[in-house]
Parts: sequence; structure tokens; C-alpha cells
Amino acid sequence: MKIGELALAAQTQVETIRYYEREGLLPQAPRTEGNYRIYGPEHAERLAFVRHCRSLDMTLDEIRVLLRFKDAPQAECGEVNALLDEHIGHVATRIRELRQLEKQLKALREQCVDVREAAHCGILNELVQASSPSGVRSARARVPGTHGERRRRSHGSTPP
Amino acid sequence: MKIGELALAAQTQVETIRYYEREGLLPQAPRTEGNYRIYGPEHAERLAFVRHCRSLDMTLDEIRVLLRFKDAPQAECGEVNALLDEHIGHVATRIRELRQLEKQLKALREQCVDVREAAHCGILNELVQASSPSGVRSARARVPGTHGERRRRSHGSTPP
DNA sequence: CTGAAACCCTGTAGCGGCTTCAGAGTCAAG
DNA sequence: CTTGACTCTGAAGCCGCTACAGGGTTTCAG
Repeated sequence: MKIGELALAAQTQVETIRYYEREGLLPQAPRTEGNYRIYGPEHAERLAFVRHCRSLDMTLDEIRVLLRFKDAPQAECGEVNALLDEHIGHVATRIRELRQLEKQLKALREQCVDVREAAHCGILNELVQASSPSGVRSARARVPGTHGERRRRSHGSTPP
Repeated sequence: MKIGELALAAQTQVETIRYYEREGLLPQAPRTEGNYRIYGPEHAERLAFVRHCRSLDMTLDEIRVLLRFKDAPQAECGEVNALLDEHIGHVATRIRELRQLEKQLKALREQCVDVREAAHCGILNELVQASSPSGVRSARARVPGTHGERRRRSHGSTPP
């Protein structure tokens, strides 16, 4: 099949497939005379696997690890288990952070129940207040993505 | 004060401050003879406001809206309330999604309690299974960031 | 007064995971 | 033989920073 058909089958965009190929998640597809990529069911399966992992919010790096094991069935799967545990940890952390955030936002929202002049809007006032020198103590609490603070280029061992 | 002092006061990186200036969240700072930016307490307050909003995971676009109101105290604050409600909605949605995700991941993790050959690892097998043509029905369920699917460049009225 | 360290400047590129676009080529149906 | 649907490559854009490179300025010690 051609890339468009694969895209349809996997509910994915054509460009995403090409992107995965560039990124090495899918193998270089063989080509027709006219330089069109052609795929078989094995590609479809691999793509579905990748998309499924993405739907579980894994990073492409994490998926690469899983693919390595899928391609090396005799290896021990301890790392797979560890990867999943860590990923579950990320998600749990993120949920906790977001719940905290939700609480803060709701408290903030209570400050202004109806429409008034911005000068007297409880929300704006609260935001200003809370960020004044005397109330700034919690400015560090940034809320990161599902995977915590952005991983830097290191894909080697533990960072410094 | 100079940019480094402001950065220290606001617990922010120098580059972030310059970035905010480029993005129009902070005004162009006046300069010394030597072309150094100089700031007063009003800049510090505005930066603190921005950082506080960021700590509530608002986007820079959302913060721009809030700043508009802060700068126009006679306007009505209905939009502020709406913005916050929408933001709370985003967060709540994200929490629901992540909880779903957490369940799925934990179920997946149960498939492999100990280390074995990858070929017999319950997790890998399950991942392959679940993404096979017969089990692929839920591949669309991508988990986006706190703000749902990436907003496109439109900053005009409602999208198509 | 010199010179080194510590700060500041601009501009550019990188992160992830795509998406979008421009500009060109290929292929099937009418 | 033309139209239109598909495909190709390569580059740029999204967000919110962060991290460089390659310079200029200021400050302080010796």
C-alpha cells in the first residue's frame, strides 16, 4: 500500500509517518519506480504499535526502547518493566501537580463572581497581590509536562 | 536595577526576561549609556505578575489578555472571568485524561510482574495485541498538553 | 593604571512531536 | 492529454523557554 492508505489505516497523518521514518521509528520503506513509498502489513503493525504507545503518552525515546525489545525477543524485559514504572510515575506526579493547580485556580476564580471594572476585579487584584514581593514565595512552582522538566539532549547515562 | 538583579529578585533567568520583552509581555526597558537595560520596581512587579500566571500554567497569550486588563482598569472584567473558567476547564480535562491513562498503564504493567525474555513479556505482547487491526479502535485518543490540541496561529475570532 | 572576572548585549539554534507549506513530480480516470 | 488526486523533498513554524557564540561594558583587585 501507499503512504496515504497506511495513514488511513492507522488514523495517522501522512507527514507523521514520514516523520517517524526520519526518526528511525519505522524502517526506510522500499520505493516504487516513481519513488513512492510502499508498505506491507508489517509496517502497518509497527506503526500501530507506535501510535498506541503515543496514545499512552510515551515519548518517542521511550518507544524506541520498546521497539528494541520487540526486535530482540530473546533479551530480558526488565528494562521494559522499569520504563513503564517510570512512565507511570511521571503520570502520577503530573496528576498531583494538576490537582494542586486546579485548587489554586478555583480559589482564584472565587475572587470575582460577577462582571465589574477591571480595577475592582478580585481576580486581577489577587494575581497582583500574590505576586507582590511579600507574597511571591511560591513563584518556583512551575507545572511541567507529563514528563517533568524538559529532558535535555543527553541520551547517555544519568545526567550530572 | 540591571537585568541580573531583576532576574534574582524574580527568581527568573536573564534570558527569560529578554524573551518576555521580545514577546511584548514586558515593555522595552530604557537603557544606560552602555546599552544595559535598567529596571524600576514597576518592571519587577509586572514580571512577578507574569511569573505568577505562568506558575498557574497559563499560556503567554492568556497572560497577554490579563495584562491588557491590568493596563485598562476601567474595562469590564468579564473576559478575565471567562479566561479563567476556560483555563480551569483545560486543567480539569487534562486531569481526567491522565487518570484514564494511569489506569491503562497500570493494567498494562500487571501483564508482566517479573523479568523474562522479551518474547514472553506480557507488556510487550499486550502492546502489540492492543495495536493489532482488531484492537486498534482507540488509537485516536492522544493525550495533549494542559491546553488541549495545539492552538494554531489564528489569534482572530473563533476558528473554522 | 592594568587586566581579569563578572556582567551585559545581540542573534541564532535547539528541545519534542509533530504540522504546514512551497514547489515539484507521478499516476489514474475521463 | 488534461485534470486532479496523490506523492515527493526540504524547510519553517508552533510553544516557552534555554543555551550557545562572539562580542562589548563595568567593576574590582593588585
